[in-house]
Amino acid sequence: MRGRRCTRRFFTQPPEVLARKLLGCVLVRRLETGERLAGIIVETEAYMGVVDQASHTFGGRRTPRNESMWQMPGTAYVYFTYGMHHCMNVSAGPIGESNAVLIRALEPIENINTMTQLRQHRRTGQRAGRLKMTDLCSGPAKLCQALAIDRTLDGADMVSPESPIWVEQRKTGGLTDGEVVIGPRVGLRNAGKWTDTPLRFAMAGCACVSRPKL
DNA sequence: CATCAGATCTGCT
DNA sequence: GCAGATCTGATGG
Repeated sequence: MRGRRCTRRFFTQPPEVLARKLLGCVLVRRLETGERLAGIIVETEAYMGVVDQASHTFGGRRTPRNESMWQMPGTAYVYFTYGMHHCMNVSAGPIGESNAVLIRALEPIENINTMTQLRQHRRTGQRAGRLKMTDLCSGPAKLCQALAIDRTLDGADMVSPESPIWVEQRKTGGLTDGEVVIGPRVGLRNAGKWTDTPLRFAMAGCACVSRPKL
């Protein structure tokens, strides 16, 4: 069942609202072969722009890397980190601010075999053949491997029909409050009061959520 | 299961 | 130089 592509209006919401509403939506990636890769968004984090010490744009920093965060809501912000990994965000509202939502985990639903291959070809050793479904997209860099997301997708306008990556809303609607768990964001240090501010959102009880589990 | 080193890019000091 | 929105395989309990 195919959903409806999320609109500019949808993305033009404050990051903590968008992060919550993205849970249950589907991230879709169209490869050049035409193949669709997709997963249900089960974990997100909100980044609150220039005032947020954990944001790449804290204090108004504007660099070639983080330029996409300043663009229209719905713009993909893909950055490279730790010398190895890509992470994917969506620019959030309001227009003109550098707010964003980090996609942290997916539950794979389409063409899982291809996603497994994309993950495996970077792995070595005995565990390479034992990639479980719950390990495919259970982290921001993992899902970028599985969906072949890299800096070439940075700046993509996900509202555009031309975009090779986008988000769909399912007809079944969003999650109820009881299905959502909230906690502090992952991997932050020295971010002052923002270190513990609860801006991480996840689908309760979902095995595909990254560590530490909420 | 918990902890840790290593991978080695980007932006700031 | 160094820390960082991370992941992996190895090691020890």
